[in-house]
Amino acid sequence: MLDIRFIRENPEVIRRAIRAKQLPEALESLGELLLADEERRLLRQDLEERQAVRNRCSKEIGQRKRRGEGAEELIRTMGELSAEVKRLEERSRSLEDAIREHLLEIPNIPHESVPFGESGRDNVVVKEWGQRPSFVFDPEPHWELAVRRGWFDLEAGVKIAGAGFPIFKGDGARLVRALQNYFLDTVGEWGYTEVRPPVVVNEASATATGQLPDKEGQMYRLTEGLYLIPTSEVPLTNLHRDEIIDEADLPILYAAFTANFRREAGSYGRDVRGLNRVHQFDKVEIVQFTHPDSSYEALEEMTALSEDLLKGLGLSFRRLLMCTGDMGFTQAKKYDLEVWSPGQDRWLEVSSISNMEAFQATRLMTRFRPGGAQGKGRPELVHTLNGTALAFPRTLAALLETYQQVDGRVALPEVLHPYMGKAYLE
RNA sequence: GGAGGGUUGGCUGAGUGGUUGAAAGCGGCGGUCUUGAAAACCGUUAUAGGGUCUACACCUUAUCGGGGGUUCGAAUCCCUCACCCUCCGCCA
Repeated sequence: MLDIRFIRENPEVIRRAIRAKQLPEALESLGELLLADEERRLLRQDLEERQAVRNRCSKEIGQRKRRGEGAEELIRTMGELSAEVKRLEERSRSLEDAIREHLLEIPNIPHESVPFGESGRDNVVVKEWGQRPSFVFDPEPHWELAVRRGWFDLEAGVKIAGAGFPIFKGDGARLVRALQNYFLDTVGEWGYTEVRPPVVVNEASATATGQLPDKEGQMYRLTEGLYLIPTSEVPLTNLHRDEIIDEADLPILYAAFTANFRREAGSYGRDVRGLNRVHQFDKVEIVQFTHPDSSYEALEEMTALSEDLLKGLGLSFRRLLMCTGDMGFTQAKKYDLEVWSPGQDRWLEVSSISNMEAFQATRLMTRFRPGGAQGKGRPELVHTLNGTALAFPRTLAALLETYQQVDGRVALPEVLHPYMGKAYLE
């Protein structure tokens, strides 16, 4: 959500952002928003004048009564005024509802460094790291080599829950645990506080981070009105909802390992083969609350952290700068990291790191007080960022495919040896 | 799941339907005193919106868990939701 005052004063900036993000429906929302806002501002002035009169007269009535004087005729005129006040209040309330609703439909503004583009084809490859592995044999895709060895079982998952709920077993399950420890230990060294949040959230939390109303169809909804989290960004970012943070405590860094749930309705084909796209998956997520002046440095640092994890695993990857049309609704700037999958001969997205600037903080009401510990200044909104340290299933897929050997074994990168207690999966 | 009790400013905690945005204490800030500090004393100390003004500042509205209602007037009465506490039941 953007600040209504900014929108009011810069409607052209918003129109440009809406076009850049390929969201033409939002233009209509903007028009209605500006109309409702204007009407409300005029109405408030009228309303507040009447409220002032009412307050003054009510006090007068109180004083007269205390003196034992009558006030019948004043009470009678006040009845009419009060009815009018009530009518204006109702109108004001319905305008505020409309404003809030339309405000949620206005996307974030892309940062000036983001390239204009219509779709994923316009994303820019910023860097590529590592040698793609070469093989003396035909590398297998992960769903063949791992299923054969029982490291994961897709059919049992279908029986128990449905398609898209993979089951990891034996060394497959141990590998998940090893990755979890490797990721969490590493982000801990980078200064992130480890958090174990709930995997369900309420409507207010999902709205504050922008999952609602934009991505309602992506989430599983439980009875009781709770949602299964599509990412632990939601609970982590909501940790400081409705709070004023000491400036000295910024930046705040959180990391969490959780399961994540996505309905992924409408997906098909090679995208959903094996572990490529599933309904439940693990990942380690990192989140930062920063001072507005340093959020873009934080974006680079977070991206460097995710890349560091991939470098540690020795996987070939590339970094994409997402264009305006391929970015999400809430983001000002976003990088994706894609890892090379030799068994499928394609890139797989394993990480996505974004700066929301104040877009989430506006809904969250997460602010800091500038001017040091005693803090005299008015509270200002923080910037929020989040990123996938790494998503497990695709990382695992690329790992198995990259390190498969001619003898059928799978080598393990050195960083995992202490966690697995061995150098090869047999 | 059942019964009862709560939610007031940064914190603790008063509050009779009528100058209550809200007592008092603590804390914070400024000052007096002191070589300095403590203590004592004096003063000051919520947030958001709108308006006037070069500015200092002033005016005004809203806010006592959230929302709605009753009333000329609500922290106070009613309804509803959320959360917290106590007891009972159930439970890894």
